[in-house]
Amino acid sequence: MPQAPRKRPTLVDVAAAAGVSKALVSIVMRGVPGASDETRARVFRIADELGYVPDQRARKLRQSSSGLLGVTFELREPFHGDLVEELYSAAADAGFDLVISAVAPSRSERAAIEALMRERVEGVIMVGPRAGEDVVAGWTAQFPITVVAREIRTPTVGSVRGDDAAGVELAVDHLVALGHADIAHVDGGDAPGADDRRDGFRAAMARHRKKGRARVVPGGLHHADGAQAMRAILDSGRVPTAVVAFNDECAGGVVDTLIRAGFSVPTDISVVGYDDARLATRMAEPLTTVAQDAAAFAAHAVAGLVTMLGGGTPPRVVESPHLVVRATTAPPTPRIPDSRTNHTR
Amino acid sequence: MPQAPRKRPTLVDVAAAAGVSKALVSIVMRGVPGASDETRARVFRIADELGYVPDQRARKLRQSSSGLLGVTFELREPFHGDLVEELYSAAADAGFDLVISAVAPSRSERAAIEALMRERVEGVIMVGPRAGEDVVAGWTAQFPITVVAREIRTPTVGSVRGDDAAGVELAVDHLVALGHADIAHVDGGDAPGADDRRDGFRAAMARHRKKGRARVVPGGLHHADGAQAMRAILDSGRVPTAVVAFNDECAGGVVDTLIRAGFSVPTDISVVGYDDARLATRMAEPLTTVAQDAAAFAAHAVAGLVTMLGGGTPPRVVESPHLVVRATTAPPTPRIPDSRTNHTR
DNA sequence: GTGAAAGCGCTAACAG
DNA sequence: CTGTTAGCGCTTTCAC
Repeated sequence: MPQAPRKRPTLVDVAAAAGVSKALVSIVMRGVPGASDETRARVFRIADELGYVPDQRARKLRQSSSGLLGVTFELREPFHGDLVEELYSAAADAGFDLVISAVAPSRSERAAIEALMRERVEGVIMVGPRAGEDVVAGWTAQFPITVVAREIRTPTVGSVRGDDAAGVELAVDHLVALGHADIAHVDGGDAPGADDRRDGFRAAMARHRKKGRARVVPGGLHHADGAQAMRAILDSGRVPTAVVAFNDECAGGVVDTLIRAGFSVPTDISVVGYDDARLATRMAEPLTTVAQDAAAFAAHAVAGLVTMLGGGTPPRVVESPHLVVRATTAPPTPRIPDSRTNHTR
Repeated sequence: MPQAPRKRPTLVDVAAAAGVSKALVSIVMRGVPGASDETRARVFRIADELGYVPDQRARKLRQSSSGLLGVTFELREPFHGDLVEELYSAAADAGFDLVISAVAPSRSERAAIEALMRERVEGVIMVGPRAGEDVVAGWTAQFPITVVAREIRTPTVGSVRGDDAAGVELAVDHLVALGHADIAHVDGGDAPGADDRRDGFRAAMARHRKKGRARVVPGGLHHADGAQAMRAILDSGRVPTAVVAFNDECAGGVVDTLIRAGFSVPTDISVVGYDDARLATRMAEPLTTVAQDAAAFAAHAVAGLVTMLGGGTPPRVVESPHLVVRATTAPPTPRIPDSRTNHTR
C-alpha cells in the first residue's frame, strides 16, 4: 500500500508524464469536449497511476464563481442532520458543492458563518438559526442567506419553513376525529415556530368548539421539557385524554413520563409529536407525528438561494405538513375516575 | 442594511483605498510584524468599511501547506457530534482549520473522503468509519489518516479509541459490587468495538467466577436493537438482574422495554450504557454509563495526526474509560418468582 | 516600514 | 484536436 506521497502530483506532473500540455489534461479531467478518445484514455490512466486528484481550491479560485453553497446547522439537533443530508443531494442536483459549518455550544453561529465567509461560498443556508433577525440580516451584506425551519420577516432574507399552525391543526383534527375532547399542548417556549404551533392549537380547538378545554402547558424542545411538562399536568389532577407536543423529542419525554406513571399510550392517553425526525422511529412506540418533508425543504432552500444568486427575490416558502399516524394515538377510553391517580412522581 | 455586493472586495481594493501596497495589507491582515501601528489601524479600518474578508482558498493555495484537517463523521450518531465539536477546538489549538464532511445513508464514506481529497486537506480524522481496513489503508495513499473510536490494525493508519474491554469490565465490576450475579450483555453485533466489549464482558464475568451466568444477546447500535434484545431476554423466561448494553442508545431501548413490561429500573433490573453521549442525559432515567472522554479523544487524534504530518509514526492511543454512576443501577432486589412474568409483548 | 515581482494549481480564451 | 498565454487572490521573497 503506497504511503502518503511527499508532494501531491499536479496537473503539470500529469501533463509531463503524458507528454501533453496541461490545458489538455484540464480538459480531460473536467470531461469537457476537446480531446480525442485515446488521449483522454491515456491521460486518465496516467493521472490514476500518479494518484492525481484535482485541487478544488485552485479550481474554484480560477473560476469567477466558486460554485459553493454554505450551510450552518446544529450538531445536536437530529432534524438538522436530516436536513443536511438532503441538502447535499439538493445542492449537487443544482450543480453546487456544499461547505458545511457546524454550530455547537462551543462554536457560535457567528464563528460558523465567518468560516463560510472565508471559504467564499456564494450563498448560505442556515438551518434553524437562533440569532436575532437583525444579526442574520447583517450577514446578508456578505452573501444571500436563506433560513430553513424558522420564520423570518426581513425581506432580504429567504425563508423556507413548514406551516406550523396548520401542522398542529392537523394533529388536533386527528385527535378530535378520534373522539378526544380534552387535549393539552406542551409548547416549545420561545423556540422558533413555537408561537405558531401554540396559535394553531388554540385556533383548532376553538374551531371545534372546545376552546374551554384547550390547555397550553409550558414545555421546550427537549426530552426533559416534555417529561417535566407532563409531570406538571399529572400533578394538576386534571388529566387530558390527549397531548400534542412541540416536537418529537419533547413528545418522547411526555410518553416516558406517562408510562412511568402507570398510564398506557395510546390506550389511556394519546400523544402526537412534530417533525418526524429520524428520532421518531427510535422510540419504543412508533410516534404519531406531524411530518415535515426534509427533502422538500432542502430542495426549496437550494432553489431559492440559487434564485437569489441570480438577483432574484428571496424565497418565501411555507410547506404544508402532513400527519403520519403511527402507534401513539387511538380513540379515548372511558375513564374510571381516580383509578390511575397514584402515579409515581 | 447593505445588500450582498456584486463583487467582493479583494486585497487590491483595500490596498488602493488605503493607498498602500497589497503586500502591506496582507501583512496587516495576518497580524504578522512588519507594519507600523498607525498603518495597521488605518488598513484595518478601511478593510472593515469595505467589508473585506480574506479569501481562505487563495490564501491556502499560495501557502505550501494548506493547514487543513479533514473529518468524516456520521450525521446520525450523537457521539460523533460530540467528537466533532471537540475536534473543532482541538484543531484550532494546533493551528489547523477543519473541513468536515458528513456521512449519511445517501452519502457514502467514499464520497465524504473524496470531497476531502479535492479540498487538499493535509490529513484526515475518520470518526468511527465503517469501511474495511483495506479500504481505509488505501486512502492512506492520499493523506495520513487517524481513526477515532474504532480499532484498526493497519500500522500506517493511526488509531485513537477507548479501551472497550476495560470499559465493560468496569460496568460488570460495578454491578457485581452491588451484588448482581445474573448479568446479560446486549452486544453491538458487528459494530466497531463490539467484539472487544463482548470479550470484556466474558472476561469480567469469568474473573468473578460467574462465567456460567454470563449471557450475551445479539443487539446493535440503536434503540430498536436494544428494545428487541430485551424483549427476547424477557421472552426467554430467564431474566437477569442487570443488563450491560452496547451503547447508550441501545440501553435506552432496553430500559423502555423493561418499563413497558412492568419492570422498574433500577429496582427490578439495573441497566448500564456506554459512551455517555449527550443522549444519556436526555433519557427519563439518568443512565449509568461508561464514559468516553470526547475531548481527550479529539486532542489525541489531532496531536497524532499532526505527528504523522511531520513524518512521525501513527498514534496508537487506547484511552481508559471511566464509569459514571447515575440512576439506572442499584443492588438487586430479591425476586419473587413469576411475579412479573405477564409482561406485555 | 514599505513596495515590486513571482508564482501556488488551475481554467479560460485564444491561436495553431 | 492540441498548445500557449494570462490571470484568479493571495503570500513570499527580496529589494529599497
